[in-house]
Amino acid sequence: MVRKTKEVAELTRLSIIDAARIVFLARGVSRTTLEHIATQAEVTRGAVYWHFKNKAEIFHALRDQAFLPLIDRMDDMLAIENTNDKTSNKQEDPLTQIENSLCHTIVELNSDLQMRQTYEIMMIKCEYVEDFATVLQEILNNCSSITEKIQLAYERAKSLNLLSGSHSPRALALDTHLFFSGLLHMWVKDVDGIMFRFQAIELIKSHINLRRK
Amino acid sequence: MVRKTKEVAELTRLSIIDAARIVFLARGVSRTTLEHIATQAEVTRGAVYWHFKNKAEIFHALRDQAFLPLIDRMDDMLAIENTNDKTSNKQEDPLTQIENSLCHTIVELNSDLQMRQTYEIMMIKCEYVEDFATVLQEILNNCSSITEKIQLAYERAKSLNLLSGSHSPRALALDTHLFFSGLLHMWVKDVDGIMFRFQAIELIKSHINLRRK
DNA sequence: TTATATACAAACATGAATGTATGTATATAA
DNA sequence: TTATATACATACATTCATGTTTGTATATAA
Repeated sequence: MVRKTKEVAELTRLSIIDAARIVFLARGVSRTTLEHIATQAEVTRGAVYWHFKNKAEIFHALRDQAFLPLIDRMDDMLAIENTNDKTSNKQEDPLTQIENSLCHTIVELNSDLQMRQTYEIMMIKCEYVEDFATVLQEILNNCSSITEKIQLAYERAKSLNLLSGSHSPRALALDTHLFFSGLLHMWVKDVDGIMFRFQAIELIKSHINLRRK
Repeated sequence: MVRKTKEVAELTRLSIIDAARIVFLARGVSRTTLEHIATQAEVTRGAVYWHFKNKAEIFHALRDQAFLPLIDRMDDMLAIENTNDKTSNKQEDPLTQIENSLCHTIVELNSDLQMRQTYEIMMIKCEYVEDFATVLQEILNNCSSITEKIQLAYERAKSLNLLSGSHSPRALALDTHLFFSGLLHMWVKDVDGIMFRFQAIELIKSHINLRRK
């Protein structure tokens, strides 16, 4: 056995996560064994156990890799665009800002196969029990954080008199959040792309247009 | 061993499904063994294998028991209320009809613990691979069927000049469907009920009110 | 230059889980 | 009344997944 240099070892670690994504997607998280992952990564279970304590740890690593960046960026996007920072180069109206942040996520998913696969795993190839249950709570926390950001944007829109009707920013934000949550789920489940994947952007614009004066 | 009469045998069959729901919910579908189910039902695996081919068959039975009636009733509700049948005792406006059919589902979920649990299993305690993958497609089919019914209602609303703005019934229906899909997911995941469960009805009304003239 | 920690592979031990085969008491049909 | 199918329980065989232990070659630090 050839001992690897640190950099090479890190590469095997990443390739194990990569392999996990592929097998999780094909077989579901519960049904994939560490042997499956090892084989896919072209190592032995020894390597897997060296880098990770167990399957749950690989799962969390996979999630952190693809899930968090997207949420963070969405979060940032809404946060930045809600400031009154005049140095920000794009000062679009708040409704367009919400629209862009949602569209941005869809575009990312469209362009990034791995992220798409990870989403699919998290949504329909994983059972949220025991070691995995905590992830759910984290997701919920992210959701309410994002909803609050959206609400702030709607409040700005309201004060700018951009909204049709007299709906509360809170209700609008919850509605948008639920819409987007549903969209992501359908986007993922609709693998053929027939029903939602190809018109997601349209749906977002139409959703926002409902609120415009 | 005492051989049971047909009626008693049917009761054990039902108690096995019941037991499956409880263990599926607690341990996730993949992690529950037929032994778990048998123990919970106070029978042996022999009884389980007598009534069901394998775990997937129990899963499907569970789904059929709680999932289909709800979808069917929702489907019926929208279908009936879209007819111009003057004998129908309640002839509310189409928007209220959509609202009611959504609210109805929520009310059902609130009052029926078992259905709620089954939904939770289907949404976050099950991996849609192999034997279970077909269920996803069925769900998608139901979804597009319901979306079409909603679209018909929106078309009626449009012709009755009840809609604010000039949005297409198709877009409105998709938006409503995604909203409701997201709501159901959040409703299930939000076990504490803090974020969504207690205000689901409000959210539905607010969603529909967005469309009213 | 040597000792040690690293990055694995390979072997081992254990515990499940599954499916099937067999046994059996009894409801039921003939 | 008897034969048979039913509704299970029990026992068995096999496969599989996990975690741990041991071995080992080598990067790296001292």
